[in-house]
Amino acid sequence: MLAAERRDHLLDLLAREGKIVAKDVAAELGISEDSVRRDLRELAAEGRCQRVYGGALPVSPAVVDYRARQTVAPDGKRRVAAVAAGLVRPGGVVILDGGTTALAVARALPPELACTVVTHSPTVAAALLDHPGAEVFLLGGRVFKHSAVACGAAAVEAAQQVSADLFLLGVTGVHPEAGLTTGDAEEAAMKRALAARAADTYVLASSEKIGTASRFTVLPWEGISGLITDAAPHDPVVEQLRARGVEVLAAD
Amino acid sequence: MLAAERRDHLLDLLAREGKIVAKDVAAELGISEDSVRRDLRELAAEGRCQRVYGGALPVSPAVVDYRARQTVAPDGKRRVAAVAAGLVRPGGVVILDGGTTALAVARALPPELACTVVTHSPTVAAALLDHPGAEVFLLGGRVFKHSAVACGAAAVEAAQQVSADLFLLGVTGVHPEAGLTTGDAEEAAMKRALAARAADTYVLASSEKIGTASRFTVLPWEGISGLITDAAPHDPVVEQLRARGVEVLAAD
DNA sequence: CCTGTTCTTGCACGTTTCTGCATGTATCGT
DNA sequence: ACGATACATGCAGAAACGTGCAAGAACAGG
Repeated sequence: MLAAERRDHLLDLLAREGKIVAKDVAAELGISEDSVRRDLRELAAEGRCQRVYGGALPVSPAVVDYRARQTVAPDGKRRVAAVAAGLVRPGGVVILDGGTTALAVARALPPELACTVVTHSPTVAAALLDHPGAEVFLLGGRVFKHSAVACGAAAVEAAQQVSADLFLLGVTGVHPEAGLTTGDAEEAAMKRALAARAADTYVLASSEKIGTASRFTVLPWEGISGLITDAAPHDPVVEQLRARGVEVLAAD
Repeated sequence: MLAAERRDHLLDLLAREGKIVAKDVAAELGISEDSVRRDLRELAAEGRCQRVYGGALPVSPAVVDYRARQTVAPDGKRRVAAVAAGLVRPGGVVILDGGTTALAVARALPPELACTVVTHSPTVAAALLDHPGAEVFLLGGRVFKHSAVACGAAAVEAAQQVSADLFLLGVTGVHPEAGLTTGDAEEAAMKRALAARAADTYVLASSEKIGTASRFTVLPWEGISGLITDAAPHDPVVEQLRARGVEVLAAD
């Protein structure tokens, strides 16, 4: 990870969570606390954050922008996205889920790759507009705002009309017992419908999803072909998944 | 590999992965790090990337935001959009076409207005994601990139399933004899299908469209309820339209 | 075809920057 | 007040950087 990139990451973190704990960030990024402190010191000198004991706070106290516009996805998601994009064969048909990781996949698709992308996410579709090679097929339906995808009966029905080689599935939780989960029932149903239309389903599981679970189950482990993650290869949760017969593709 | 080709590759990499690590690229392309650094230095000098220790990052978010602000519609379109947004009644159902003017309408909708927006444009749908009141229904289908809307048989079929109070139609040409025209046959057909599903159809006709014509006719004058334009009220073309019985809503 | 010029590329060298560790100091919670 | 934690500073090794230089390719003109 580049030093300047790390600095951006810190600011982003500050905007999204309203605070930075030096120790936590150091552990998360796998660097020494000294480096984090040095970065924070610099940012504070530039007036971009307020240095406090143990970490840093935003310079303007109350303003926490939860919907901080992440123009570029964090490093882990990008690595997962790059591996996922590599699964798309020239001339192939891929169903792309919604969510930030799926958006990163759309951006990671090589520009010259000629393929068909089916998606129920207007955001993903919009991101692919300037992709010269990709043919985009949009699945319509009622748009659920919190996840920015088309769901509901109409969307499921539209999904029945397509067949694909590959489905790149985004979830909010990946847990050995709870399985693949997401926060909305309609969304889960939509994901199931999409998985049923693809020969292979791979899960986009950036490390922050690993070991967590949400309210609604999407698919059982048998329903997927594999999982792409940037978590450590010998992460206990990942080991458990592998023991359950899940093919794990490492993204590093 | 040609030098210019390499430069493109770097920009492409930057767009896809959000960062460039000089060392990695040098290894990947089988050239020295010096050459990569030289390229990056040039690109940075042209303002196409931001040079940092170890590689490069995309131009700073501030610049990106600036560009986004530049994409804000010109004044004329905004005035047309404001009038169009005023036609949407609380609780009403409006079909929003694609294109920049329609996008301006989406942005001009009062945040608290509760209404249903039906659209075949992923861009418009994405713009409405942070609109608290609007219920968004997306029409799916093959996405035509040059106009960024879903078209084709599937989209027309999806359109048959909805009914609306109002259709805000975007066109590329408004001409007394040629009528309402656009540059693509599929697109024209889609617009006709949408018009057939709405009680009223109003044309978004910012002044630069007035008096011009494109290849394919969308609708005859009898097919629309009115036209919204920021052109001078006594513009000869506007007068001609009024003489043909078209209701003209002035935007100023 | 030959020659001089220009551009590109890789290498060598000295310089700058980054990073982690060690040391001593400051701050916090109890 | 005391232990624990966080901090600043200095230092050293590693990595990245810029510059100058020379070899080679591409090119234009004779």
